[in-house]
Amino acid sequence: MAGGQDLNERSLYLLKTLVERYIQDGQPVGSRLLSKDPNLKLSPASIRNVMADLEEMGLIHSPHTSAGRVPTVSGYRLFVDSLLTVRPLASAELDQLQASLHSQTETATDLLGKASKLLSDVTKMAGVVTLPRRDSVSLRHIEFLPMSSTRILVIFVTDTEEVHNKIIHTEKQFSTAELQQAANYLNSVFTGRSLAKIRDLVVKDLEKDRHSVNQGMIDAVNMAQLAFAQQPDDDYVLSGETNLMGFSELSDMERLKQLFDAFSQKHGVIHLLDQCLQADGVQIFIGEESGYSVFERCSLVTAPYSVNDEVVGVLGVIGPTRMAYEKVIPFVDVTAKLLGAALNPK
Amino acid sequence: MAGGQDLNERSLYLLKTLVERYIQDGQPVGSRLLSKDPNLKLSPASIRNVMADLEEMGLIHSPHTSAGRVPTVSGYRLFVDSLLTVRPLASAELDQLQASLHSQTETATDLLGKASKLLSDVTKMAGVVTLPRRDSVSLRHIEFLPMSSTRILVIFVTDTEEVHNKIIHTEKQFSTAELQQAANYLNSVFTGRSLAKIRDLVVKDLEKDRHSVNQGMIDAVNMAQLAFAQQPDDDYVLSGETNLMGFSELSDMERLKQLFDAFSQKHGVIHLLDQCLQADGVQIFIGEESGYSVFERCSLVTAPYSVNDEVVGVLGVIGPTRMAYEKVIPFVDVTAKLLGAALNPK
DNA sequence: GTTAGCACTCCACACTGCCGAGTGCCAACA
DNA sequence: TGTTGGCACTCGGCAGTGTGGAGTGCTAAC
Repeated sequence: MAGGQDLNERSLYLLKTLVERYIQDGQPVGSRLLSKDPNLKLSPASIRNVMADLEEMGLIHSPHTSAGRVPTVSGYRLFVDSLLTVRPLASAELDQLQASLHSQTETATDLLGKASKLLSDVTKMAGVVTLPRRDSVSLRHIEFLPMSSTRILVIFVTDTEEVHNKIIHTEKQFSTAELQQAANYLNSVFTGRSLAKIRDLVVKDLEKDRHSVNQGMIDAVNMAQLAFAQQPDDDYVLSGETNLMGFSELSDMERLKQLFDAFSQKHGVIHLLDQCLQADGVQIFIGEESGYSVFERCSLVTAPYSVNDEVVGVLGVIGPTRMAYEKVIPFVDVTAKLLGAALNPK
Repeated sequence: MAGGQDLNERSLYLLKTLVERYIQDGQPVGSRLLSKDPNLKLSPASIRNVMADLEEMGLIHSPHTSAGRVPTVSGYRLFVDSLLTVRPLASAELDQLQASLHSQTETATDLLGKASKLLSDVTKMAGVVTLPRRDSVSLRHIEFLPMSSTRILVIFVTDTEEVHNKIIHTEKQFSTAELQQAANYLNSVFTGRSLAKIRDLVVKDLEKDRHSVNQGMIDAVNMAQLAFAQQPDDDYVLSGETNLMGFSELSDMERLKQLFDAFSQKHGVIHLLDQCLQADGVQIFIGEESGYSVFERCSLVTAPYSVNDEVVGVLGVIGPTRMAYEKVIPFVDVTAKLLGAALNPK
């Protein structure tokens, strides 16, 4: 985006301190206050002139005549993109994070929960972690258990150590031994392959095996098809939503309800987070940029996380637009890396 | 509790209509309004006399001098215990409920979620369902999968068709075959027994087997001990929390935050719900009766649900004290029965 | 025991005046 | 030409005020 170009150093510095100041106290900041900045040796009047320019460019705006100025979304954007001085984590903090995310005792699912909680605890905002994309993870083990005559419980484990289960229905009634055989077959053929790949193979196998002599294999592949049927990735772990209730900018009950509703509906949020899968680092949505009206007064700072060098999910922090980006950004970045590391197969 | 005794029919009827009225409009109800009740042929002045009595007994109370009266907790309690005319569900409604809870395609976990959602959707309040108590359910199948050298993923399925998994650590390193054998042994010995029973047996077996020749069995039992180690039942499925944000009596943000915090902490709520396990039908906590200050302005209507004639969990509805008890009570009752039925092994 | 009447209390709401903060504009200055 | 002080102006927030309505408690009469 242009915008930055037309501005001289001074205006930019002014914008920067204005935004920082506003993030700090949450009050519209006026010319008098800014004139006290030691690096900005200007009278309030001059500052007002600069501010008028900034306002004309849509970077800041006055809630009403006699209030100070507040950054607009574009203002925040410019700030975040070019003005921000991120402060990397102290190594002590980093060690602490690493310690809390690197535990041998836990399943992947627990780990995701922990990461989410960590995000919210540290930032005092809401933390979110999407479950690893099912397509990218690979199969480690599959198992069939008969429940009732034609209902079969499928349990499968991925290389991220997540355990999935679902009930499938079959026309034919299978014995425990037959199911065992089917599982053995699938385990021998598909272990280590990604679920997406398996779906491909299954379709091909069905073509090929149609006239095969081995009915057991056909059955097995049929069951695999049911088990791995495409399912939208529509889940995430959210923590610390309640932290959001403390922010005055979100204190409108109607709005807040809509936001929390969006959290429990999930699909909107997931859609938003999916957009961050491609980004190769921290990605930020400020206010209405997200395109979802419920996030109008929120910002979302995300980073993708990877297992085996492949991006499988996204984590992030949701909070009011007025948040301490300079701390949140490096923190989200690091957390994503640590989570990825913790999830890597040992 | 006494209280009802000292009151004549008329006062009770007056209390009843007052509570009904208040539940309906949420406004303090005054003598004028009550005098219009066709069954209560009294002038406002007389009604005021009766109300003064009721107030003296702590059943109703005036928010301020010139407002009408509002039921107190004791007032609600008397109303719910002796005055309420519950309205049983229409059979059409019942069929509909049955339909939504009786599905073959789902795992138990999905079913609990569905029940919770049902509770919240129908009542427009929050629905909660505790997971079946692990102790009472019995084992259907257990399985060990090696993850890394000494980390083993244990997967076990209960007769409620719930799939549990956890990571255990062992000193010794086991081969896949050894793990398979251990699982086979445990499955043959323990299938169909309750987890509590299994824990008992495991301890005894360890005593007995200490000098056994068969190391494999010892290992198996050891692993079983790790897998079934006592864990507090501390989980439930909550739905429709956001519905609570619409109620004016809960619209204080500070309070609401505390309530939602309690929901995510879980243990307080679980403790409360556990108290309802013994009750042999619908149990109600009104306002501060629960003993938890976060529920000061809430009521909780619960009913235990059973599998195989044994109570394994509790479900209920959380809403403002001012709720339509006459509808909620039978609905919660029926839902508990339907959920129990749906969970019964087929 | 029931009722009408009456004085009283209190909330809700609208209106007022006032203060402080911050602005935009202009004229003077370097 | 850019910077500055001065000044009139605007607006939100707050405290104080007055009014109307709702509902009460009390008392005296039925």
